[in-house]
Amino acid sequence: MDLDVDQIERKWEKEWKNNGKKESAEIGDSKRIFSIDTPPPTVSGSLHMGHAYSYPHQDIMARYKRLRGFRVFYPFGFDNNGLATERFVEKELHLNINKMELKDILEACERVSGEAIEKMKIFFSRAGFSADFENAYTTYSRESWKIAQSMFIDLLEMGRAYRESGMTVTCPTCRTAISQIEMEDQEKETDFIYITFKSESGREIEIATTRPEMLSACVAIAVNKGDRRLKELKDEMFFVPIYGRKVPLIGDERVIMDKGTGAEMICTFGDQNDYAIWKDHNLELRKILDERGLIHDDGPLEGMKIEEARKKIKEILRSEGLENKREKIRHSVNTHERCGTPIEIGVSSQWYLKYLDLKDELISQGRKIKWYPEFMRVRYENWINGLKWDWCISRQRNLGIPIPVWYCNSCGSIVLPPKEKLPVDPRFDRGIKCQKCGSEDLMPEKDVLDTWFTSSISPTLGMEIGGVEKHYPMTVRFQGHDIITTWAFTTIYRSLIHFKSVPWENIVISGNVFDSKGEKMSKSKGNVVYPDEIITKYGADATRLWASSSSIYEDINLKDQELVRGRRTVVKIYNAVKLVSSLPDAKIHGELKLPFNRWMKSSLNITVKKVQEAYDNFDISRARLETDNLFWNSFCDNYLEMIKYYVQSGTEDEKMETAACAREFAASIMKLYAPIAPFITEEAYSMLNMGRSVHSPGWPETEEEYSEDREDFQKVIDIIDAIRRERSKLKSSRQAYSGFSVEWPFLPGEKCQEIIRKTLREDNIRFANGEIEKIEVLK
RNA sequence: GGGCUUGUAGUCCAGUGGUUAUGACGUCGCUCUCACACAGCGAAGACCGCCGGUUCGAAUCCGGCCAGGCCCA
Repeated sequence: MDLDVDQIERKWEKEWKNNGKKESAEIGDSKRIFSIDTPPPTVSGSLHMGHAYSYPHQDIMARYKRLRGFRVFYPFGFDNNGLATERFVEKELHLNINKMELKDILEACERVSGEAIEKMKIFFSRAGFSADFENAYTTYSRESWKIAQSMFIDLLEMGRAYRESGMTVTCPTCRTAISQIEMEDQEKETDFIYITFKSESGREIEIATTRPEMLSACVAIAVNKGDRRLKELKDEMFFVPIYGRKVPLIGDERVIMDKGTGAEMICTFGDQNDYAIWKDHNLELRKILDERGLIHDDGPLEGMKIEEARKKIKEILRSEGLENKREKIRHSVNTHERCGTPIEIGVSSQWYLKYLDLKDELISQGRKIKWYPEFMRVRYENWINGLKWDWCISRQRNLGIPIPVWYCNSCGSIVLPPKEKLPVDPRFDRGIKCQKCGSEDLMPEKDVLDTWFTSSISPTLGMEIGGVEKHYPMTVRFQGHDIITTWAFTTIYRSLIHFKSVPWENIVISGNVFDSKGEKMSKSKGNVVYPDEIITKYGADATRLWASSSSIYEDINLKDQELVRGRRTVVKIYNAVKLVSSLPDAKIHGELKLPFNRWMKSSLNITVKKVQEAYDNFDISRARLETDNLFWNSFCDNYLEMIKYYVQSGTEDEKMETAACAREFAASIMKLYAPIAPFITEEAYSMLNMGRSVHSPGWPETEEEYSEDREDFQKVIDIIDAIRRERSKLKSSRQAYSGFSVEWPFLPGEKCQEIIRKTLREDNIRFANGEIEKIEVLK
C-alpha cells in the first residue's frame, strides 16, 4: 500500500498552524539564545531550488536548537524593496513605468509584491519552515523605512555618508547609478576597430577601439610611456575622423603596448581606465551620453542609443574608408547584474558611504566571525582588497526607501527631518523648514536608497520588527557563497559602523543548486525546476532530506536518486514505527536484561552523541548520515528482526522490557530525524503515543551505557550475518537443508544462541567453539 | 590573468596518514518471511583524475600537470 505522504504532511502543516504554535518566542531557556539572521528572499517572481536547498539548513538548525532547549529567534523577512521588485512588477503588469505617475507606480509595486509574498509564505509553510512568519517583516514596510532613514541620518552625522559629484557607474537600461557591488563581468564578443588618425603635418597613428561610437568624445590619443611613437609624434595634434577636432598625443603607463596597435583613444567616460587617464591628464570634458543613455554628438549619431550608434558609426567608417581593419575579439565587459547591460561611466551627484578607509578593520571583523567552511572567508577578504570606490547608495529609481534629505534653496545647506518625524518621503512630504535659515523653500531629494542599504541591516530589521528581544550579535547567518561579496560584506560593514560589532558569531555558507547534469538552471536553457514541483512529487520531508544529503557548502545537483532516497527514508520511518506502535505501551524499569536491548541502547547513545556534535558544528549532512546508519542498519535490519519473537513469545518480563525499549528507541530516533524531516517524525511520534510533539524541547541522553555488552553482541550479529550469507548462497526458498553448524572463535551463550535461532527463524543451528569462522550446511 | 575549491565503482555521496575504502541509486541472484516489494538477504562493480615527492606506511600531506566549478579582475 502506498503511503500518502502528501496527506500526512498537509495534516501536520494545518495542525501546527491551528495550534498557533509560537515557534520563535516563548519556547526554551531565555538564557540560551540561538538567533538566526535570515536573508530575506527577493520578491521577484517565483522561488527557485536554491531556496529549497539553503533555507532548510537554517530551519534544521532552528529545530535542533529548540529540541536542545534553546530559545530560538528565527525572524523572517521578504525583500520587496528596490530595483528587482520594481522590474518584476513592471513585467508582471506589462507596464511602461517611465510613463506613469510615481504614486501609481508605488501603489502597483506594493500590491503586486504583497501578493507575491503571500504566495511565498504558502511555499515556506508547505516546506515545513518554522520561522516566525506571523511577524514577518518586509524591507519596504514603514518600519523598515523608519529604521533605514534613521540609520542614514546617523551615518550622515558621523560623516560616513556624503554627497559628491564625480565619476559614477550607471546602467543605461535601468537609468540609475549603481555600485561596484552590482557590477558583474561578462565575456562578450565585440568588433575591435582599427582607425587611423592623421595630424596636421600628415603624420599618422593607428588606434584600435571597441567603442567607435565614442569617437566624438575623444579628447586624446594615448600610448604607453615607453612607446617610441610618443617621442616621434609628441608635438603633433591629430584630427578626430568624421568630427575633425584636434586632439593631442599623451603617454601613460596604463596603456597596454601589445593590445591592438598599442595606441588608444581616450574619451571622457569611455570606461574606468579612460576616466582615470582623463582625470590625471586634465583633459577636456566632453560628455556625450545623457541620463537616458542617448548619444549627443551634434552629428550623425545624435539622439541614438548606444548599440544603434555603434552600428551606425561602423557603417560610416567603413563606407568612408576610415576603417582599416575589423577584428572579432572576446573581452570582458562590466555589466549590471540585474539586466546584463554594459555599464557606462558618467559624472553626477550621488550619495556615498565611505568604506575605503576601513579595509583593514573590515578584514579583521571578518576574522572575528567563525566561517563554515573556513576557506570561504578568503573570498570576503579578496573582495575587500579589490574595493576601488566608496559605496554609491543613491538610486534614480521609483521603488526604494527615500533618502530623507532636502536641500535649502536659500542657504544651500542639507536639511534633515527630525527623527521623530520619520519615516518621510521628501518626494511628497511638505512642511519641513531649513534648520539653519528657517527657509521653507526646499528642494526635495528625489533619489532613493540602494536595496543593499536596507538588506545590509537585516539583523536590525529582524530584531526591531520581528518582535525579538535584542540579542546582538546574532548567533548565525546562513547564506549562499554567491552573495558573500554583497550580503555578508555589506552586513558586516554596517554592523561595524553602527554597532562596532560583528553582526553574527557564525556564518554558514551554502552552495548553489544545479540541474541533474550539473549545469546552471536558467529559463533560456529550459532546465529550470521549481521547488513546489519537487515537493508535490516527493514531499517536503524528502526535499529536506535531499538538502541534507551533502556538505552544505558543496554545490549540489538536483538528482532524482537523492530525492527517491529521501522519500524511501520517509516510508521506512513510517513502517518501522508502525511496527513498534503495535507493541504494548510500557515504560522501562531498571536494568535491561536482554542483550539486544542493551546493545541497541548503547548503540543509540553513541549515535546521539555523534549526531549532536555534528549539528553543533552545523554539519547537517553528517548528522543525517549517522542517523541513517543507526536507523536503517542497527534498528531496522537487526534490532526489529530480533525483537519480533520476544514480543510475541517471550516471557512476560521479556515482552514488557522489549516493548518499552523499542518504543523508547524509536522515539529517540525520531528526535534525531525531527529537525530534518519534521512531518513524518511528528506523525511517528503521535503513533507512538508520546503525548507531546516531537518538536517540543527534549533530546535523548548520550551517557555511555552497556558499552561492553555492545561489543560482545556485535559478535552475535556477525554470526547472524554469516549465516545469512551462507543461506543466500543456497539460492533456494525451499528448505533443502535441515540446519547449520557454526564453528566460531566466539561461542555465544545460551540466550544469544536462542536469539540467533529466533532472528533467523532457523531452529536447527549447532554452535561450537573453533579456531576459525566456519559454517556448514546440514543436509 | 589572480584567488579559492572540487575530481573516490555506471551514477550520487562519505571518508584527511595506518588492517580486505562508507553508504545510497542503478545492475544481477534469491525471497511476497506475520512494519515495509518505495522491502529483506546476498553478489558483482573503484589502478581513490594524472605524474612526482615526503613517510615504515598516502584517497588522505607537499609540488606539478589535466579537467570542472565559483569569486574577483
